[in-house]
Amino acid sequence: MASARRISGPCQAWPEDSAFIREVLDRIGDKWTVLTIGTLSAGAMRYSDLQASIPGISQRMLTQTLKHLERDGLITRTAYAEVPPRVEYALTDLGRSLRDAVVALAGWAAAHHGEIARNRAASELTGVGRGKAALRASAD
Amino acid sequence: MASARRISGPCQAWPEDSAFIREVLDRIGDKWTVLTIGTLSAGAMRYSDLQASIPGISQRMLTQTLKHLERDGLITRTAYAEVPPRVEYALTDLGRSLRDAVVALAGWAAAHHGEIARNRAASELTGVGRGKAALRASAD
DNA sequence: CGGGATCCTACGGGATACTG
DNA sequence: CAGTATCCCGTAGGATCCCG
Repeated sequence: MASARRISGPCQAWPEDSAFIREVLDRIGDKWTVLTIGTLSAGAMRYSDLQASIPGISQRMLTQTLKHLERDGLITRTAYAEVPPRVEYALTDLGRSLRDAVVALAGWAAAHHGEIARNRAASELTGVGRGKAALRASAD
Repeated sequence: MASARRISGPCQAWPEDSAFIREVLDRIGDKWTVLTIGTLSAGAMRYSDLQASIPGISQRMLTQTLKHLERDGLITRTAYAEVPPRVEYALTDLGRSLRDAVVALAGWAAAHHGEIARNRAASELTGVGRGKAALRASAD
């Protein structure tokens, strides 16, 4: 098992400038951005549909997330001058490319979350990665 | 440019169960985890070396990050019974696989951060994605 | 319907001091 | 050296009310 270190390529080099990583993580690391992109993945949707499709999101966060995504050119916002007003949001090509990247990351998560869960459960028994207070608590 | 929509595959389907995505984002979405993994990418290091190599991290956050990574089996912690004490941290195979996944994401960021920056700058002029207060402020 | 403005709270996370 | 414990503050983000 130790010989199967690398699947593709000799060694994935860590980028010298890790600023790019933080840039994308600052965007998708928050609680709602990824869910919003994923929901829009199905096609253009209006504000109220998004709020209904993303369980637990507040309009404050939905509005903010949509604005950030629009600013970065990941989604488009189209307002129709009707009554009642209608606003539709849709992924741009750039947004779709980010979605694809996130899907790839989700692939890693799906492949390894079982292993991670097992490791975490094992640590729970061993006491690894916990403070002494937690150890004392579990001893009570 | 609009014809180059998809690079590989017909359409990256969004995972039905997006729980995996949140799982990995909850891990790498914070401020320090990715930097820690990237630093350990060079090889095993001790606590003080990590603190020196990750500019701006506090021992509180370094300790916490290391504990979480150890719990999930992404890094190993080896304490040598010496004086002065020495503790070394190293990526596991699982940790390396996560690093590779993050490097892939960084690839996306590197490829598109220019476009994003341009979009954001354009929005700055247009007023897209900003509140009316911000528009008024820029008008002063 | 699609938000904007405001209030309030929980928590991430920095600074500092202490311990084995 | 390698942490732990405590204090403290800024901000993400939920709840609520209001407006075009």
